[in-house]
Amino acid sequence: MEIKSKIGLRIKELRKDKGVSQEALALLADLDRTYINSVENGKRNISIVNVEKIAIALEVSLKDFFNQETFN
Amino acid sequence: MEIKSKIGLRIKELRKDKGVSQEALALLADLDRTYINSVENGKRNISIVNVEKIAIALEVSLKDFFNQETFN
DNA sequence: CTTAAACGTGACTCATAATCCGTTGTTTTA
DNA sequence: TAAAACAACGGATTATGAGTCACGTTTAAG
Repeated sequence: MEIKSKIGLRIKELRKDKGVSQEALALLADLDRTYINSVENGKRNISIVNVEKIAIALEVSLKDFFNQETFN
Repeated sequence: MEIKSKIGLRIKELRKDKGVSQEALALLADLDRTYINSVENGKRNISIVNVEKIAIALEVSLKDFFNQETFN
């Protein structure tokens, strides 16, 4: 699977854990609603600054964000 | 420190460990030498696809790449 | 000092990341 | 079954990352 999809699935997973909608996450991360959706669906080559913004919004460190078998 | 600099320092660290020049890394990752340089110096908001390309060239997983105190 | 390899930088074009508007589709729940 | 709420999709526009170049600086070796 390509990295864009892996990132998307990871975000969706952490977002569900936190129990928030895409729109709520977008607000927390100060990003666009439709952008979060397309990232989750593996359609975007997200930059590291936005990965960090989303991780902060999801209350996980980048270390924890990537600490998953998928990223091995 | 901002994430762009953290990424840059991490790449430089791993590159030194591997004992290769910026140019050699650029060839391995199929990227431009000056691009690698500007990433290492924290001047670029690199995308996840290029982080992965560089990690592969450095022979580390993304999990290992981010498995450092800096990213906590 | 001279040479060569490696590193650093500013400026530029082009592709695409990201936003903003709305619409459609799919769950969820009253 | 209707109506909220959420998720997916599309087109148009703006912002910015990718990629490259010419040139300058540093470093190490002879």
